[in-house]
Amino acid sequence: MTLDYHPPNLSDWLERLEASGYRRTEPRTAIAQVVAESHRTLSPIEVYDLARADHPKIGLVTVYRTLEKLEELGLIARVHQSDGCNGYIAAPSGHQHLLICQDCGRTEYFSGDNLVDLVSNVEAQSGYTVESHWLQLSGYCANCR
Amino acid sequence: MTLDYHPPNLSDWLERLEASGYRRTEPRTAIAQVVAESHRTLSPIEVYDLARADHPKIGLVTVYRTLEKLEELGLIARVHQSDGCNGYIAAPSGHQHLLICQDCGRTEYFSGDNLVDLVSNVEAQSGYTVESHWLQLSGYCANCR
DNA sequence: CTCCCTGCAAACTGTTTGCAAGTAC
DNA sequence: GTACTTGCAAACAGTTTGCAGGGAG
Repeated sequence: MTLDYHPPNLSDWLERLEASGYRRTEPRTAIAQVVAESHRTLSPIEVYDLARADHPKIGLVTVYRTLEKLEELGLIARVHQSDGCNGYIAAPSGHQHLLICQDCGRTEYFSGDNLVDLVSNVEAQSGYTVESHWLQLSGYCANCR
Repeated sequence: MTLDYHPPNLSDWLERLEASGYRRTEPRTAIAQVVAESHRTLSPIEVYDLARADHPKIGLVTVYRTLEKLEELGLIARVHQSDGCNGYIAAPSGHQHLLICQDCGRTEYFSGDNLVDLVSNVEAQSGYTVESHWLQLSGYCANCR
C-alpha cells in the first residue's frame, strides 16, 4: 500500500487534448487548470466559478463540454458520493483508489490494494466474470478531525 | 468471503415503516414490493412503471417519496454506476458489498471483505481517519457472458 | 375526527442541444 | 479559408414542492 501523489501536469493535459484532435484554447486551458490544481472534488458550477475568476467570459456550457473531453481522455474522474455524483477530480495515475475527507472534501489517492484474492473468490462463488472494481474510502483528514 | 443471499421480506419492510410512524398504505406496499422482488437495480421511473402494472393510479411523486423513506430506513440502497446514480436495490443485510452485471443489471451481495489491513495502512500513511469504505464490483453474470 | 398520505400541476436544478458569431490552425 | 470552438438562449430530464382532496388510524 502506497500513498504517492502525482500532481497532474497542465501541459501534459493540453498536449493530450491536442493529440486527440482537439484545439488548445484559452477557455479549455483555464478550465483544465482549475481542476488540475484542485485538491478536492469540484462540481461543474464550482469549476465554472473558479475559472471565471480569471476568465470572466467563460460560459458554463464550455465547462461541461471541456469536462466531458477531459473525462473521455481519462485525465479527470467523476467521484460518486452520498450527497451527489457530479464531482470531478484529477484522475489517478494507474490503478488507484480514492480517499475523501467528508468535511473539507480533500482527496488523496492510494494504490496497492490486494483485492485479487477477493475478486477470485467472488468470481468462483457467483459465476460472474469481474471486469472492474471500485473502492473508495471516506473519513476525515488530518486538519478536519 | 461468502456470497449469501437474504431475500428481503416485504412484511418486515412494512412493519419497519409503521414502527417509524409511517402508515401502511396500498401505494407504499406496491412500491416496496417492486423493489423487494427485483434482482436488479431500478430507477424511480422503472419502479413507477412496474408498480403501475398492478396499481395504475400510483403517481411518480409517491414513488420518489416512498423510495426516500425506504432509503432513510436503510431498507434500500442507492447504487452508483458509470451510467447514472439513480438506481435502487434492496439493501444488504449487514456489511456487504455489491456485485453488478454490466449487461443485465443483476446484482449480488457478498461479504467478508478483508479490508481492515488496507484501511489501517491508509490511515497510517495519510493521516486520515477512515469512517467508511465502499466497494463495488462489476462484470458479467453467468447468463450474460 | 385528526393527521397523514396521495396525486396532480407547477416550480426547480442540473445538463444538453441549436445556432450564429468567433477563433485556432 | 476551413473546421472546430464558444457562448447565448432555449429545450430537456429528473426531482422536488404546493396544495386540495382522500384515506388510515
